[in-house]
Amino acid sequence: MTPAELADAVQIAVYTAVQAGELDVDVPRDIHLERSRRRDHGDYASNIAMQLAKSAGMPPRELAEIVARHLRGAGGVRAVEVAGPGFLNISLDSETAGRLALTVVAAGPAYGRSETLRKQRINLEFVSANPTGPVHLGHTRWAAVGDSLRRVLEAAGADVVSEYYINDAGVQMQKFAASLYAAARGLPAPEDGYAGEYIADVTARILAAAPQLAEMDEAAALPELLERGYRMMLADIAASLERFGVHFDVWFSERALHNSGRVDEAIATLREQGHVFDLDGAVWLRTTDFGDDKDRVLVKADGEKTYFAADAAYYLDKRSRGFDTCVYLLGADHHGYINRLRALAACAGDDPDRSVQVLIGQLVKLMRGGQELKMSKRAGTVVTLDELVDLVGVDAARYSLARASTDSQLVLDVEEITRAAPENPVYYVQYVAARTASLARNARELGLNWSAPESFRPQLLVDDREALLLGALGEFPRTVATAAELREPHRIARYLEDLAGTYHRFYDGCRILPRGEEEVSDLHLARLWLNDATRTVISNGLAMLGVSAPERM
RNA sequence: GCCCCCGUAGCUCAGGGGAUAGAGCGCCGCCCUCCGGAGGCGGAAGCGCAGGUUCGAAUCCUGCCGGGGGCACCA
Repeated sequence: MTPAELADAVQIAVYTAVQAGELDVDVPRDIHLERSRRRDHGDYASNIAMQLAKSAGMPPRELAEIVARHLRGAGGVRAVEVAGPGFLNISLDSETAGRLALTVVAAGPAYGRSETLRKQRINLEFVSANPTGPVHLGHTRWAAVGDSLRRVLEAAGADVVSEYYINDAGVQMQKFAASLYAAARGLPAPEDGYAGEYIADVTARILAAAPQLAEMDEAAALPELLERGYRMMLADIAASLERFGVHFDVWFSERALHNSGRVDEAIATLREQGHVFDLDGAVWLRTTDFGDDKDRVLVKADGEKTYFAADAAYYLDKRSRGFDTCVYLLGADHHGYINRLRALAACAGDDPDRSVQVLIGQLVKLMRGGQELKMSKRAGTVVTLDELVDLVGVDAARYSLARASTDSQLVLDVEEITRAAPENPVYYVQYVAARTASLARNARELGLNWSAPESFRPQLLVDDREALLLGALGEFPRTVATAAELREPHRIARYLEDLAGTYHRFYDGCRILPRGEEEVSDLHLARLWLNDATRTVISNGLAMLGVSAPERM
């Protein structure tokens, strides 16, 4: 029995009580059930009586007793008790509870997936680092979180396109080219140019293919340096991200927006909507009409279009591709963008509450030996995505970045994550994957055959540790749905850690395989089903985080 | 000055108004005659401060204190 089915049963109990004239309340549409935190509070708890008490004009405990009476007859419910201020503590019978293992195994990779975001077309933009350098640790958090979010949204039934916006049109590209030229000439990096070690590297690679560039004068060399450097960086970025398990469906070029005239078109469109005005030789968007602090310039007095103008065109392009919602995952240093992006959508005639969702994540703070490590290309303290993966591997890197809420300003100690790999909670979770796989292997070697559903006797799973494990497995679908709805993939990781602990305690207290000369019993087989169900959930959950579920460790 | 995020155990972090606030790491003490000890059990240890809303607040509201980030005709 799933929590959702039990919630229906509670709802029916309220309904029948109302029909019988024992209660005078509107039957709530959604009944929220939570897992009881303590074993003596049953399997599930409902606070429905406390919530309805006021409108029913009845003390919560009295109301709870009425609902409990009607619920006791429901199929699968073993006991209902009224406790504390009016909680309904519900226990399932073991057969009904145990059947969940069958449900999970039968669903396989589909267990946890749902239709809660069905038909929602979501554009998910993240990372979007400038193509002037490698992906560094500052971007990596968004790579891990964004890609996991994409997987979680898809699991909830949404139609997601992940997208990387390439800022290949601004002055930073000129500075990048100038930095390459300086390196080619053996000169120090220009003021406010790029000075990281990778510049020398990229330059060397370019010169290997086109040595003549070192001999050309600056004006002639720059355009080609820019193009070659840009292509190289973009390829490096894509390769780093793919290696990290992060895939983008669309790589969207800002330059293409300008070249195709879509920026001009966007400005014209916004002008038609009546929110564009001219002042001091510049063209403005009156974003203050929609909650922005100040109006924004689209075209500067010198005729150059601003970055914001390209943003406007980009937004309109996304909307023309039919997305219901454009999600932007941005760092805290961009929080000022929220209002202008929303205002932009409003200026375009959209409802920003529906069409724009900006997720602001706090910046990762890097420590080394108790000292904060400022990310500075000049100081050579940049840690790249590739370096991080070299040090700890994809699984540990992704997991440690994805398990924290993006609201938290995560502190990572470079030496810590480098040195003490086994301390990462990812291994605690992965160990369950390996352990469950190992048990199934051993069972097969012993000649056990538990694959036929008829051989599964769920009513034998009566131990508390089995009940707790079944309960935890039952929470997975709504954990996924909640993570998708709130755009909080870290909930998956936390859930898995909890499940892992619950499984380890089951393993510790409940012998799964027959020992020695012991005969195979139905209980062994039932526990193997539970073992399989756990492996299914652990591996489905890890997949949503882009982390492997190893058969052996 | 204004705006956003945060303040929970020694550390890194969970905790969508619910009953006795959790995990990992670290520390102390236990558990290998049999499924993988990368595990389990026990212990010490915590919601920044002050008000408010509520039957009930770590959670919602206000103020204060502390930390981070942002307030361009830059990209």
